[in-house]
Amino acid sequence: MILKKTIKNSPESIVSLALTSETLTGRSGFLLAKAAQRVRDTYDEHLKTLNMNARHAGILTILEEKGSLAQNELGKCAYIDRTTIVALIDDLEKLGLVERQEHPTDRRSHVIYMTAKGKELMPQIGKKAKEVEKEYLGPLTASEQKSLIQLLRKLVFHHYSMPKETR
Amino acid sequence: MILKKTIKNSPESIVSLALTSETLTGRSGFLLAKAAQRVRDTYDEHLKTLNMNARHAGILTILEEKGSLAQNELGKCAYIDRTTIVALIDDLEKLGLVERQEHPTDRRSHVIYMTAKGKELMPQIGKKAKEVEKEYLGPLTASEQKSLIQLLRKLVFHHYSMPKETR
DNA sequence: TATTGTTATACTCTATAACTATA
DNA sequence: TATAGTTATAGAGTATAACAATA
Repeated sequence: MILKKTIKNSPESIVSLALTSETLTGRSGFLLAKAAQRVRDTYDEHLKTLNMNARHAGILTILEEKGSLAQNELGKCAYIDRTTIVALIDDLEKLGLVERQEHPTDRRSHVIYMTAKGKELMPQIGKKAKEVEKEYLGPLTASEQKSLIQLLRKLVFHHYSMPKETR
Repeated sequence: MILKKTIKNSPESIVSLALTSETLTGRSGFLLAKAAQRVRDTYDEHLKTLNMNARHAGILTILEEKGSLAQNELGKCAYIDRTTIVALIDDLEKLGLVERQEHPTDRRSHVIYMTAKGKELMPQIGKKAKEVEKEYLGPLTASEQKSLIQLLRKLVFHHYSMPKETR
């Protein structure tokens, strides 16, 4: 990536450059923050018509894949804190897409299961996710897309596999 | 990546699986969100001793690379909204690392320049950034790290090169 | 003692609306 | 009319502390 630089010689040392920092755009911290922000926007935009956001869709996707799960297991699957997931399940319950059930053996725990309405909606959610992925990853070739996913998976699995204290 | 699945046959259809969703971890939306969250935590942790966070360090890095910039140019460089960057510059000014100056030709504009104290601090910030990048990208080989950065750059450049309306 | 779900609370990051002063 | 900086404000996402119920 070659960036055009037009340096104006100014006594005030104000220079006019391409509005991009080579250093910053070489750091994963900056790139991941900006990439995540934009892909989330895209997800939210596409899911707005279903009255949900990317995290709601993610929870439903886990339930579809794994079947009913305890609320804490669902949180671990989504890498979402137990205090954070409460409101998300609340939202999905209000939409009539999931319901909390008593856990058969642990009375502290809630089992989250998908309602018929939720199951009916899954094809639409899957379709939206596919659209977003296609749109967002569009600038990359198919092979590059695959590479990116694999590299990110490797990173995420590694950093979420250890307890917070030893990170 | 092969995940071990231990499916318990339970009449309540509660299954015990590896707490990872194949579907979700195949989507850039999920992976980028989680990767960004963790790398930001790592940056913040390392920069805490300098009383700043990842975004402050990013702004200083841009100033070091490009010299003094108008506040709006700085925001564009960092992909940060003009209403958001105000407080960040305030913070850096309070730390005595940058100062707002009058723009020589446009009286609406502020030029942000680094103070001597700020310039002195840059080696430390650069060192911290290198440490974080090394630590965070550690699970990847050198070649993989390079690939990831290149792929993310391509994505970010593409998605931030067009105006918001046509995204 | 530890864990599950919950609430209250707070902090970070972001952006819209509206204002002022300029251009 | 448009732009630069600013403030007020609000929203999304996250997590800590503390509690009740239960293991």
